[in-house]
Amino acid sequence: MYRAPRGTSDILPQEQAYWRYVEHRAVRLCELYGYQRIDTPAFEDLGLFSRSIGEGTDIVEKEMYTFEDKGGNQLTLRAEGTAPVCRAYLEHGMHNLPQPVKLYYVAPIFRYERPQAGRYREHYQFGCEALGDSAPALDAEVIDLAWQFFISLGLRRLTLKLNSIGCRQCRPEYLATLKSYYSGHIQKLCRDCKTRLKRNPLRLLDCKQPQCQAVADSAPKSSDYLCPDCEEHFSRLRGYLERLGLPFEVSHRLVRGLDYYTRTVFEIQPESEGAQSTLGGGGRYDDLISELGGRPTPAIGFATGMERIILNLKKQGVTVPALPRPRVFVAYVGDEARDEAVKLAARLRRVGISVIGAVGDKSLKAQLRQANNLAASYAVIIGDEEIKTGKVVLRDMATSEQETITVTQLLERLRSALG
RNA sequence: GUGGGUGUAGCCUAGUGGUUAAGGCGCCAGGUUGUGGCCCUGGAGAUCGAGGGUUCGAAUCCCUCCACUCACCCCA
Repeated sequence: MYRAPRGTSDILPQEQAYWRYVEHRAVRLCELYGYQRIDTPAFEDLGLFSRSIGEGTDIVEKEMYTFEDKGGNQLTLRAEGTAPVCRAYLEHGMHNLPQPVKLYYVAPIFRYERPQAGRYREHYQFGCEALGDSAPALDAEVIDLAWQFFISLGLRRLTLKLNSIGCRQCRPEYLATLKSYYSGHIQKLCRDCKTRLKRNPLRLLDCKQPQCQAVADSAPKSSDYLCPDCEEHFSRLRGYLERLGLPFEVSHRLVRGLDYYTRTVFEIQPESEGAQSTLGGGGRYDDLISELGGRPTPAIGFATGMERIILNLKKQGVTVPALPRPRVFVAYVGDEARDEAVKLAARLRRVGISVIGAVGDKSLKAQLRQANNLAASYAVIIGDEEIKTGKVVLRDMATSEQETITVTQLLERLRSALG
């Protein structure tokens, strides 16, 4: 028997209400904030991801689904959402549009990782990107959108963490300071941190090992090393967020895993520990578009994992609206009546009444049992007698009351009953 | 990639060396030759994760593999 590949899963009908709920909120909110939807291909050139995410990162080193197609092209399944949007921005000359260009997406992301709660090899991310403006007000808008998104979904007890990790000008000095600080404490570090010191020093700061936390707590802070421009940007952003009433907390130990971030980074976290500790996050990437071959174009974005959101909705007991289902079941008795039932079901659908029609050869009893199991509110029954008189039976499944009426009357009844 | 836990019908569970692997939920059908839910009766559905080994005999013990799951790394 075939099974869904490791780390993938079927989104079954009973799960779809959550998905519809979350995606619908995302779409509504993006429209409210003036973001337009973009859908990019499921795969891109390998280089787009390896160059943007960073050659030294785990995603590029071991987590990408890369393959060669029959034309010899090195292609990679979408490993994250931002780079493809930037590629599309460049490819379609969006710098000629009024800036910033504001785009959003809901799309599957593919990473070859060991699956665990809230982490999958194929998962969906909702993300938005605002390209072409460096104003801190834009940062504030993106963060506000992200925060409102989670709040409007009904999630509670979230924290919004904020930091600035500087730019091309000021970061090198900070990194050097950080490295030399950590070099003095190297014997206290965990094994992972010893390699981080060489490969990705920023990540030293968010190690969860107790012995490393102590070192990280008194480590130099990136916000103390910002150049005047970054300092002003960060301070104005905090001002906006305060004015918007967003409950952010500056965390000097917040860094992000992808190389392209500059200045603003932020994360939204639920209470829970472990793999799903980040519900969503984002930041500025002012150098990414020029690195991809475009003119210098500042930008900021945000992304969140749909599965993690749904996990947290369930954990917090948020109820989501049920998806609409047919409330009318059309049953029949006899071959001739079956043909009439097929016609009647179609006729009801033509006027917008959602129905399930019995098919095959089942007893009326079985048909009604099915109607009951499908939670139909009404059953319409057609039999030989009804065909003779041109009428049908309308049965109210809740009260068991039924009446024999014409099809015209049936339409009226159902229309008023179903609203 | 590292470490732990778990694998018995669609789902939940019993069975820890001995006849045809048991029960519940769900599904199907009958009890009403045109009427659902409750009840009663019956039925279908399991190569006991896979392969190998020990044994007269394995769901049960041993080995290997696989899958699921949780955590780490990393990330949404």
